[in-house]
Amino acid sequence: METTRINLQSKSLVRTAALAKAIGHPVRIAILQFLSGRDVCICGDITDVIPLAQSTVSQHLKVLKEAGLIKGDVEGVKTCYCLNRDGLREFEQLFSSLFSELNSPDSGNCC
Amino acid sequence: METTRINLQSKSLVRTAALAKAIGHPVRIAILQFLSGRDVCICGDITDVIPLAQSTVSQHLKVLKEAGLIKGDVEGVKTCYCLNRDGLREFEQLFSSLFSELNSPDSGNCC
DNA sequence: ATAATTAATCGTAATTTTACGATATATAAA
DNA sequence: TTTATATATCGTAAAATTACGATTAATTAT
Repeated sequence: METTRINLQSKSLVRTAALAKAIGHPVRIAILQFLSGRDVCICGDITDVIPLAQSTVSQHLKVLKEAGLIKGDVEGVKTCYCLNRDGLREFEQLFSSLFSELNSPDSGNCC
Repeated sequence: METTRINLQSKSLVRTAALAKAIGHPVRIAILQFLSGRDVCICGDITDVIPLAQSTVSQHLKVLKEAGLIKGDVEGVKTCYCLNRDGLREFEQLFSSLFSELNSPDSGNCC
């Protein structure tokens, strides 16, 4: 048969999956959307609009930050969160290349 | 303050998150890529190229199928899996509108 | 100096995910 | 009919996720 095993450790594979996982929750997408709708860095207002405990929102923010999708700057007693443009760009690129791969003409359509 | 609570049950929000979650694992992305690289419907060859137990691969296939990203047709003793074009299109659309939302000009870039 | 405020972190419980081997089921081959 | 094959499902264990309230740490206000 001689089928080559797939390398599950491929950099872009792992990174794409991690980014997808990071936005794989309604609350986290909502946070990104909320941040995008502001031209000023908002901070803990996020907690006000998300109907969850402060600690839970903080956890979701951490996930987004660790995935590189948002940035957070401490400003006094508050923390200023905003979108991470670089992370979003990377995300968009990885996804568009994934989609173009999945849409390649040699992809069958038998079912 | 008068801040409007975010509706976390929004159809597209929930659906986008579910799709993202479905591809939020390297194995599942690898399966999609493998399926796209074939012009014939392959079946259990997936199990051969993924270095995981058959039952585990089957579970991942189920996740992808339930998310509407692949289709599976039983053909005799084998099962023929292939990409679900409609699901992928939907995915692409939801993601592109999410990205354009996140890239809107009024989105701040203060950090 | 003390009190109030913001937000992260801790501890915890409930649920979900991921992986495995074993088993069941259904078809095809002998 | 019996045997082999492919694949789904079951049972289970370990780990991760999600949510919460309580606490802590840091800063600002009194």
